[in-house]
Amino acid sequence: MKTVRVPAGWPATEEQARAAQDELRGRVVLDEPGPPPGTGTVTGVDVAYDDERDLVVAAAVVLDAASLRVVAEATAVGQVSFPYVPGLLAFREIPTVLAALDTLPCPPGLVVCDGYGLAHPRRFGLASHLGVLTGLPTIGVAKNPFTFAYQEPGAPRGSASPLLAGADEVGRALRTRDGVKPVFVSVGHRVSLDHACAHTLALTPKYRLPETTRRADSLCRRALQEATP
DNA sequence: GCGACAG
DNA sequence: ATCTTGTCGC
Repeated sequence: MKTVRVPAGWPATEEQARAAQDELRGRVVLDEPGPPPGTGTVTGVDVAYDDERDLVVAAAVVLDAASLRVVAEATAVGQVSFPYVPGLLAFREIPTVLAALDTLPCPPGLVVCDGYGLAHPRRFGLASHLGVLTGLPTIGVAKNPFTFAYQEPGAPRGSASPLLAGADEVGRALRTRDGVKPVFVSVGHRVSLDHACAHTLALTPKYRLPETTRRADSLCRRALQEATP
């Protein structure tokens, strides 16, 4: 498994991290529809932590978008590069996630992140950040509404309601299973919100969470065990 | 000013 | 995120 160092000049304080967000935020592209759902390839990324050793393991799992079968996998280990601060999650995960993506033997296609994109206090969550750094189309699918407000969507799978920051729709609460708590979808880079939701539904034929994040989650946990004797 | 707060 | 058994249900 590839080992990663924290990049030189990586933000060390919250102030530096926010300044970096401000600098990168202007490069997000929001006016592209993105790849059509159900075609090409879709990649899930996720990380697991070892608080004892301050390690983080990232996994990237590439699926065929039509069959949802695994096409390729990669992992990477690194030193945790930032403390957990709500709103600054990307600075904790991104160096190792980038390394895992780099290790893939094929192009990732659309990248599905475990967290937010536009639905972020500063409108620049993990998915936005990863998209700008890689140029890849990205979306965020989170398990919790963070600080945002929403109306409960209808009970049937496919029902959705706006995720609101004041009057702005920053994402969508999307029901992926009948009568089960919704997931919270937001745009990252080069994908429309409608397409982001369509992709999320295409990735949830059986479970609440997308197959991409389920596969990436289990892979990074396994890899963490093998990396920590 | 104080809490809440993706993973 | 992570600490954690059994249990209910398809």
